[in-house]
Amino acid sequence: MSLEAQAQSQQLIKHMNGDGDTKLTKKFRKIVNSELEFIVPHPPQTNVAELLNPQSYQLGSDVHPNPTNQYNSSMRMHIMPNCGISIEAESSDLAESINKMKNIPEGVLHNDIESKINRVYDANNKIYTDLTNTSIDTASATSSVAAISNSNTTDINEVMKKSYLDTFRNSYAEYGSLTSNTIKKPSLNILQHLFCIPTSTLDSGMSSASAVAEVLLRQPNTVTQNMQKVDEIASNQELEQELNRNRELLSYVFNNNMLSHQKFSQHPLLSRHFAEFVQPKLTEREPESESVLERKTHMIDFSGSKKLSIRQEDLPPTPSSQDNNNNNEMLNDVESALRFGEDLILDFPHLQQIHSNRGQQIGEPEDTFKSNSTEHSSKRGKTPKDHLKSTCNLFKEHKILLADVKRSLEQLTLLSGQFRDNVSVRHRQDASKTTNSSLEATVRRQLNGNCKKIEDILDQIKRLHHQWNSAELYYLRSLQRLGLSSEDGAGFSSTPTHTIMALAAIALSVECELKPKIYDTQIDSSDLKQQVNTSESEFVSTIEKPKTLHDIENIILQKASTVLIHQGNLSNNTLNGCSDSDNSEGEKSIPSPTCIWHPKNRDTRFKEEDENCSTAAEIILEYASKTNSLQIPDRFTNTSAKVRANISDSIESYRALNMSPLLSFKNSRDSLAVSNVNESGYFAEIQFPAAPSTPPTSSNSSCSTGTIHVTCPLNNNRRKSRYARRIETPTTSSQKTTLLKGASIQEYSRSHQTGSVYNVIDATLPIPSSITTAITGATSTPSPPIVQAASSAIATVTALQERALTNMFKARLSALTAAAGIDNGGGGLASDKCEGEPVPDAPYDLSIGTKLKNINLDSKNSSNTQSIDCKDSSNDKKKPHIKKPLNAFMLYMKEMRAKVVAECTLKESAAINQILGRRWHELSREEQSKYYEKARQERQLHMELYPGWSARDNYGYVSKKKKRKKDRSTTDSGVACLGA
DNA sequence: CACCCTTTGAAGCTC
DNA sequence: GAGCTTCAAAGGGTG
Repeated sequence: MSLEAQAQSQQLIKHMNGDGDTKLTKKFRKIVNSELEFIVPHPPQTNVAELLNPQSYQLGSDVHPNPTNQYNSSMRMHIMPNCGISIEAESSDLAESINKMKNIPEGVLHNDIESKINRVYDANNKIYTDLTNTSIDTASATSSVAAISNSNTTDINEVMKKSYLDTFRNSYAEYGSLTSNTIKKPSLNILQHLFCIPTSTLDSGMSSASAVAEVLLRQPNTVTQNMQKVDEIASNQELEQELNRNRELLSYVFNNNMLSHQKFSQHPLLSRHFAEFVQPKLTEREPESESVLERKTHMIDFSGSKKLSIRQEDLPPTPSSQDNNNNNEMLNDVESALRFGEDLILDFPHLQQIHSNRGQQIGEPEDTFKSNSTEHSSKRGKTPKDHLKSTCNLFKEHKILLADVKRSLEQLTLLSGQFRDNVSVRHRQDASKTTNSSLEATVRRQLNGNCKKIEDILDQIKRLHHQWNSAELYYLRSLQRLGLSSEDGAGFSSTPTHTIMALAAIALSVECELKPKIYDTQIDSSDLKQQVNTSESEFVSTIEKPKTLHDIENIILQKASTVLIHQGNLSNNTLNGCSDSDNSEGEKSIPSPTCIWHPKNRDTRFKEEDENCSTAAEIILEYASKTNSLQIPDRFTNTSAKVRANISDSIESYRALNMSPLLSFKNSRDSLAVSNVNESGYFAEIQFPAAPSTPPTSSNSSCSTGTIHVTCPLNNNRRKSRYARRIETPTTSSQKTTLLKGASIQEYSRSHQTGSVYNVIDATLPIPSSITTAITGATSTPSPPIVQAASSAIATVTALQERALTNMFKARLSALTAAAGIDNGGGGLASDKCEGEPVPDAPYDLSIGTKLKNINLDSKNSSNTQSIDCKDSSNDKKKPHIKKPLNAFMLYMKEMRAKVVAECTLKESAAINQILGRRWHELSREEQSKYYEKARQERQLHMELYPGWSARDNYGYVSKKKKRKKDRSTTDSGVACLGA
């Protein structure tokens, strides 16, 4: 880069920085600030009230306002093994200080922090419990999601409870009980006997040293003697129990707890939050006291009375918009999957209660994470009764909770450091005394260990916070992609879709935090868990350290496939009325089928992209909703008699569909609905009528055949995927794809050569005659062995998996189209819609070919699609024309052309394009970036849809005349470029 | 009927 | 890596 260019670039950067201090910049700065705020510890505070009352955290003063007076600090610190640190106000009177000690742990600190943790913990548990208890549908949905993520042994609660509550309970709380119990007996001050804290010490300059510190620095034999004294004094059983506790405590104090430290530090850092979130029974839960449970039950109050805000009938009727229909259909799928009666499965009023309580309790503690919770706080501040009704608020609540815990831990760190300083000073003061040196070394070691542990916990909390941030991001992105209502709106009301999206987001965020870990081999009694564990172990052996999001996707897919086998069996058991088949084959343990999403099967260029997190989330969503489609009987009851009548006629078709994984890829969404109907037999054995010779409907808005009535009820308004039709790629391109991709693509490509597959499709799906004609041309081709040998289990799993992929594509495409605001009118072709009747089974629109032209079938040549078919059949090796994805400007033109035409009354495209080109340059960077982002998504989607496609494939497609033109205007092109 | 025109951007190709 | 070429959408115009 030349100096001039550098100067220009610097100027540009400066310019960008100058006028670009817009929302984005501010947002970025906000994020940075929040991150800094998180990292940078809070200023030390010494006031007990400040420490114990988060409300006064920000009022904290310096620990050592007067360096020379640090021993006159107004607090006491008790550091116990395993991070147990208690604080009490300084007093010359021991009893008073003990009273304070008694109050501190039980009254404030412990309850405050533990209740916060338990709050979230129980809220999650409650959510899952409700989900599982409400209905089979929801249970299957959630268990699906749960099982997917169950095997990842990350657990926020695990971390919190083990790392935080354990320490406080085992050491600090134990110590608190000791002191409290002691104080209950005025005639006997066990503490005094045990610790023999000289009041003179308190009166003298050693005011900052705590009672425990005194004990720690005392000779063990002294304490033992005191213990014996206490034993002698103890006369009743109650006291005996206390003394036993005391002994334990003392042994706790004096034993070298490095071992426990080690164990603690090796405690799995990764949270298993989501697993416990949805399946608490499968994870360990600490025995909790009745008081705690009672508190939880009071805190958690699921009313479950919230009505669905988005209902089928409430969905905006958009008959002209295929994309919207697609969105709605998918939305309906997810929603219906979670629909239980008229109640929402997940409700947040309990959180609201918690929220308001907490707000009253601690006021405005969100001094940290301000950027994350500013909105939240302001909302709360404005309307104290504002309900915590959105998932985003749940995320924020978690983050705020983590912030609080973090703050407390930072306090402990500071206090620990302060105590260490005190110990050091005391050590110097008592240098002449040699008796305490070893003990002090032990104490210092423990303190260091405590500090390390606190740091570990802080690190965990940071990561957890990051996880929740990620979850929130994924959640919002998923909402956006599915076109769901944002939670920002005033009229927002949570829906089951939001719930499952939140689950998926959390799962994904946890997945993203996966780290290599030694998985314990303990196997739960639950079969599901067992299965998951086995699959997990297998997985771990292959992939040790999933890093990329592609790996995460792979993980999810693998787990999901394994889980779905199991769940398919379960579903068969529960749906005996519907399924008359044996699932012997389905129970076979099979390797998870290859998938084009597998990193190994993907083009190398994909590996550089980290933007696929949403796809993983969508996979989870799909699998979650998938399992719900198994409840066919319920669906039947809701369908019309006509529909029911058609079901029996088409059940064979569905069985056939279910048999072939390759077919299921095309129609996976539907085959899933009958995935539990595992019939032995191959689709090849089923003869279906030839494709109906319906007139070509030219594209996405083509009419549905009569079978649509069958497909619709079975899937509860789910549509047939026309993705199959679009993806129809001939052998030539498949060869290239095979080379590039892998086994999955090979299978996929082979499927396109299998005529029988298309036969099945013809029987069940409305397929344009253009395609079906081409398909029938290959009908005589024998089915590949892989298809015939495919077991029903493989078919099921593959169908499920690929169905998820298909739906994922659809969702993304729909979201893209919706986001791009692409007019879907597509001329008068929308009128081709089925006979005025809304077509629930209408094909899914792909944004890249949404309009009038199919991606694979150029409309320019398709005035009569039969001609295309003839062409295709005549020239088997001719590739279908897969068009290039639109770039940003093309997207802009597409969107703005009509407007310009209306304004200028011009019709000449060249002139319109000139105007659009000028306007494009007049756009701000933000506006342009919007289109760039859309274009990027288009390209990404295009790559996913056509992995082997290259722009080079289209070279020369337009015409050979282009070459002539090129020869003619080799010089002109340069001029044109310059002109541009 | 096939191509041109006209725009910008992405990707591929050539050197 | 720079420069060039092709193609993506659009629809009236042109030969």
